[in-house]
Amino acid sequence: MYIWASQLTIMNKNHLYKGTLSTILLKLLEEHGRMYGYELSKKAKEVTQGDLDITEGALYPALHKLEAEGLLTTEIEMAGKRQRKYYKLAEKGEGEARKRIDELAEYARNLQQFLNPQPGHG
Amino acid sequence: MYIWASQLTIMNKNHLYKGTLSTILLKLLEEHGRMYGYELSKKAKEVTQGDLDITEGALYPALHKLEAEGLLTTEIEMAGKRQRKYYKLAEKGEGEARKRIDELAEYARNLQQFLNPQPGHG
DNA sequence: GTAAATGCATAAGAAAGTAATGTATATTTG
DNA sequence: CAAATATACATTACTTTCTTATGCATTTAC
Repeated sequence: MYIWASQLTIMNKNHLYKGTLSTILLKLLEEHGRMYGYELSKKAKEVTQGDLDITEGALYPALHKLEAEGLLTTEIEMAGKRQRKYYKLAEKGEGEARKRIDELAEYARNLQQFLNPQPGHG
Repeated sequence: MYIWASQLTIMNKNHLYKGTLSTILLKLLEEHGRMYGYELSKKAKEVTQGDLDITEGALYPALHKLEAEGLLTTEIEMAGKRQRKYYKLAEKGEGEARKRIDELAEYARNLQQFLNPQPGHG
């Protein structure tokens, strides 16, 4: 028995991104430079056409961990009375960040090849 | 501080496949028909060039869950004195299986596009 | 003025992995 | 032929990483 109707409006495909979330954040920061948490979650949703709706309980711990690992640095700024915590790639962690992004990119290629074989080349 | 040397021979990229494992099993069964657990793990390793090394603690619970969900049916056969538990896609679950595979395929395409933008089209 | 959006964060619990252990048969290798 | 490795199933304790819920505060839209 399935209960779908009440959830239709908030369906996403978060379960597919398990394990790849922090690397997606690294890629977004590499592309856009300096970004704050809320901005990252909105951008992630935008570039995945709504498929990836990062919850706060996933977003902030992931960012904190990347910072603790030395891959990100932070600066807090005030927008009016509201604080924003900006993240950017740490210079000392750029090698590791690039490595993780490359690894995920290769994974994406392999997975696509496995699941979407090109007609006439199989 | 990193400890890599002693682990080099067994490195894999399992962490990337989190959340996609059971759908990869469905795709393998769709492609190859009837397979048993151990065979599935070897085939998965083969098609991913060693990147995906499914542990038994992941493999068997995943298969049991797919069976409980009605997506797979099983038949036990003896190979000599050793038993093999063969899995195949259940007829009643083919729609759901196809849906999950399609969803993962779309995810793979999106992720690849995000991470590997084509030069001259960005 | 009230709801929704913006902005940070943490805590309890669930899901899905890893590593280790257990049991047994078959094959390869020195 | 003895021992190591491979085949074949499974479970358990633990870890990581997510979801859901909660909390606090400011700003914008209706």
